[in-house]
Amino acid sequence: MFNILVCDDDREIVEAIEIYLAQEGYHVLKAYDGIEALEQMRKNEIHLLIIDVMMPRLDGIRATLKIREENSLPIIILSAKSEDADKILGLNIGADDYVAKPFNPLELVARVKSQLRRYTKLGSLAEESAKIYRNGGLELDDDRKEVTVDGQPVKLTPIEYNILLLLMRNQGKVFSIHQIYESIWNEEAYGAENTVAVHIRHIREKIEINPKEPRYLKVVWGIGYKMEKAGDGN
Amino acid sequence: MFNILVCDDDREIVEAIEIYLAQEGYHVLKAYDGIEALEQMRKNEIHLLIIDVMMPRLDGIRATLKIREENSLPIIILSAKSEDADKILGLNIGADDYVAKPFNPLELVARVKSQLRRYTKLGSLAEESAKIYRNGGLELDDDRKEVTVDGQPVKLTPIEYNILLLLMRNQGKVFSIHQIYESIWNEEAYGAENTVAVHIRHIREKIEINPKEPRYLKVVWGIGYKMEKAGDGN
DNA sequence: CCCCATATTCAAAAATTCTTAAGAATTCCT
DNA sequence: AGGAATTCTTAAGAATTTTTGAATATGGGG
Repeated sequence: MFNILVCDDDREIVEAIEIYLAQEGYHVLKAYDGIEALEQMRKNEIHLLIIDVMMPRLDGIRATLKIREENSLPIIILSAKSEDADKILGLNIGADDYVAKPFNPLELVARVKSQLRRYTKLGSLAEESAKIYRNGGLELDDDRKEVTVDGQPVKLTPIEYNILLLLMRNQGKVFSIHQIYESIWNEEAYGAENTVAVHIRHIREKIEINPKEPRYLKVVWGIGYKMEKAGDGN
Repeated sequence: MFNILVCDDDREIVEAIEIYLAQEGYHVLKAYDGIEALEQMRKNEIHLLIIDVMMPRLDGIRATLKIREENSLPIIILSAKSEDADKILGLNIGADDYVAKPFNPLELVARVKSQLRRYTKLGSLAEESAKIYRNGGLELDDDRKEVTVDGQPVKLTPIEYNILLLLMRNQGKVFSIHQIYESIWNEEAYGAENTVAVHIRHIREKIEINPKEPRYLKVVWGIGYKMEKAGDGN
C-alpha cells in the first residue's frame, strides 16, 4: 500500500484530501508546513507527496527543492496561481505535476493515481531518468533539458520545450490544439487556438530546416499536430 | 474503455442514452433506481455515473451521497427542475455536473466526454490501449488518425475520418444518415441528407477499389449505411 | 417492366483551418 | 527602472475542406 504525505497549512484542505485518498485505499500522513513535511519524510517511507506552495515557516517550493536533494518520489504541487504552472513544471523545481486551487478532489485523485502508476511501472525513478527521445536527427534529452538537431544544440523556450516533449514522448500520435493547450498549460483551452499555432511555428523555425516543409512537426488537417516518425515516408 | 452506469426509472430514457454512449465507444450498464445503482457500483468497476433525481425506492440525491461515501468517480445528475442546479452542484451533494431534463442527448455525451477527460491526463501517463480498428484490408488507427487500405495509407479529411471511425467502431451496424449527421456534427440534422451522402462518396473513392461496388462501406436501402464485416458474404 | 423514392455524382461557392508576420503585453534579469 | 526574452493577440492571405443544388443513376414494389 502507498503512503501519501499531504502538506498544507489549511487543515480543512488536508482533511478533505485525506477523505478522498483514503477512499481509494491510500494511507495518508499529514503535515502543516514545510518543516513538518521534511520531518515526516525522514521518519516514514513516503511514496508520493502533495504539497501546497504557500505555507508558513518553509514554503512548498523550497521544501520541494530540499526533498528532491535526497528523495526521488512523485511530487504534486498545489497552488492558487495557475500562472505558476511553467515555473513549477519547468522543472527548475522538480515537481511532477501541478494542480491549481481551488481544485476538484477527483481530479487530484486522478493525478495521484497517474503519478503512482508512472513511477511504479518504470521501476524506480533511476531507471526512468535516461529520458532521451530520438527521432531522425532530432534529439531531446529530458534530463538536461536539451534539444539538438543533427548534433546542433537548439535553444527552446519552456513552453516550446514542453510542447516538443509532449510530441516526442508520443511520436506518431496526433494531438489537437486543445489537447496540447490543456496538457501544457494545465487549464481549460478557451480561445487559445492561435497561441498554440504560434508556438508550433516557432518550434518549427528552430528544429526544421525549412519550416514550410516540416520533416518532423507535421500538421494533420482539421485534427492537430504530430511528430512524424522518421522513416515513415508518407 | 470506460464503463458508464446510467440510472433512471424511465427505461426509455436509459435506452436512448445507451445508444448515444455506445456510439462513442463507451460500455453502458443500467440501473432503474438508487438501490440498483448501488448494487451495480459494488459489482462493477464504474468510471462515470449518470443518475436521475426522481426515482422510486432511493432517489438520485440520496444515492449520490451514499456512493460518494465510498467511491470517487465523476457523477452527472439529471433533473427535471433546473432550479435545483445550485443545490446539486454546491458541494453539499458532490455531483460533478448537472443536466436539466428534457436534455439534448448530444449535450449529455459532450459532458460525459468532458468529465472523463478531466481525469485522464494525456502525455505523461502510459497511453491507453492503442485504438486500432480492423476490417479485412481496412485499418484505422485512432491514435495516429491514420487509415490504410491493404497497407497503403489513405488521406481522409476530418469529417470523412470521423464518419469512418463511427462505422468502424460499430461494424455491421447500420446508421441512418440522420444518426451519422448528429453523431459527427453534434447538432440536429436538418437538410443535411446530401451532405452526408457526398462524404460517403468521398470516403468510398478513397477506401474502395471500385466505389460502385463497395466492399466495405455499403448502403442499406431506405435505411442508411454500414461497415460490412469482412467475410460476411451477403 | 415502369415509376418513384432513394442514392450517387459533379463542380463551383462558401466556410473553415492553417500559416505567417508584426506588434503588444508580460515576465525576467541585472 | 530599463532592456531583453518570452508569450500572447491580431489579422490577412493561403490552403484545404465542406456544403450546396442540380443532374443522373439505381433499386425494387406493384
